[in-house]
Amino acid sequence: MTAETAGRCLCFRTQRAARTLARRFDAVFRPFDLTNGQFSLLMSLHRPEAPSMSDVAPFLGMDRSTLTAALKPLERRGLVRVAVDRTDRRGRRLHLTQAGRALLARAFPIWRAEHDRLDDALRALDDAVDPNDLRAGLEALGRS
Amino acid sequence: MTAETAGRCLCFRTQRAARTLARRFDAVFRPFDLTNGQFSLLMSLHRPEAPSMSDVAPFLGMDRSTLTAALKPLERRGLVRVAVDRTDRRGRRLHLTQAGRALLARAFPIWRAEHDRLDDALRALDDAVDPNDLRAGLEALGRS
DNA sequence: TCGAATTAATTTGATATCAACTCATTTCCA
DNA sequence: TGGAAATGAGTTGATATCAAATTAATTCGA
Repeated sequence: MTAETAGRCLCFRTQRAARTLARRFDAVFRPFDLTNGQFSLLMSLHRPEAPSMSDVAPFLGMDRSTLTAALKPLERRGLVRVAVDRTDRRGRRLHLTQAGRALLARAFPIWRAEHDRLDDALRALDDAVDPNDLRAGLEALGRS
Repeated sequence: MTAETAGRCLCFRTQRAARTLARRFDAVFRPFDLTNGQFSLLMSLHRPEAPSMSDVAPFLGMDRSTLTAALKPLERRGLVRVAVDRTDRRGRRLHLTQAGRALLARAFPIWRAEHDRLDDALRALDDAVDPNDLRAGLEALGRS
């Protein structure tokens, strides 16, 4: 029972990989006082049009209420501004501030360098993993 | 910048997949009042010898302090017993109780049925994903 | 054998996560 | 046009997660 579950469960393995990667990217973003999740969230707001909660939550694959909470520390730091949508006052527009954009621009090269290392490490394994295949698989899981 | 990050980042995609799968398995385990993570934790204690924190935390890819916290609700419910290790009183042995074993036995078939559905869905995609390849990729990420 | 270094786990404080419930606004239809 | 239904967010309470600091026990070296 245990052998089958631990050996087979994609959920278990995904949670474990998520924790491992989160720690790794949290560490590289620490000089900017950002977590991997905050970096991804800021990135997802970096669009021509300020998106709504309902745009961003599915994009990140998270519950709307999680997004509400995740925005709080970024708002406090002035990286994000949440504004009532003028055309539908139920909605909110999530604006990346200048400070947010600036921080993102500084963090981006760090992200890229670390990700290059990760890709290289996967390709260099005895059982080499193609990062593109893995991306496709994760995409499928994220949609499941 | 945003396109590259969202398109490429394995960390982002893994976190998203982890959230999606967590919701899915949390839902199927809800009748047992278990989360996906609690199921995995209980499973990881189901061994001939009661393991220590230091055995289990790396197996789950989590920090020891996370494990300490995660054990609390399971202890309260009498599914797990944490006992000082007699041979080294710094350490703890994590025992699955009879109640824990019984709950696990009831939840297991539900897990298997749901996972069969997940595997089938991945194989049935236009861009079919081989669950075994994906497992191997996740394993590599979990070790990275 | 005594004290320093190491090891195992816990505590603390912050963020992350979800479901269920609630509040406010808009839509839609009778 | 007035009220019910639907929609978009926020709140609450529980668990999950980590790093940093702390406590307790063991090991190891002089």
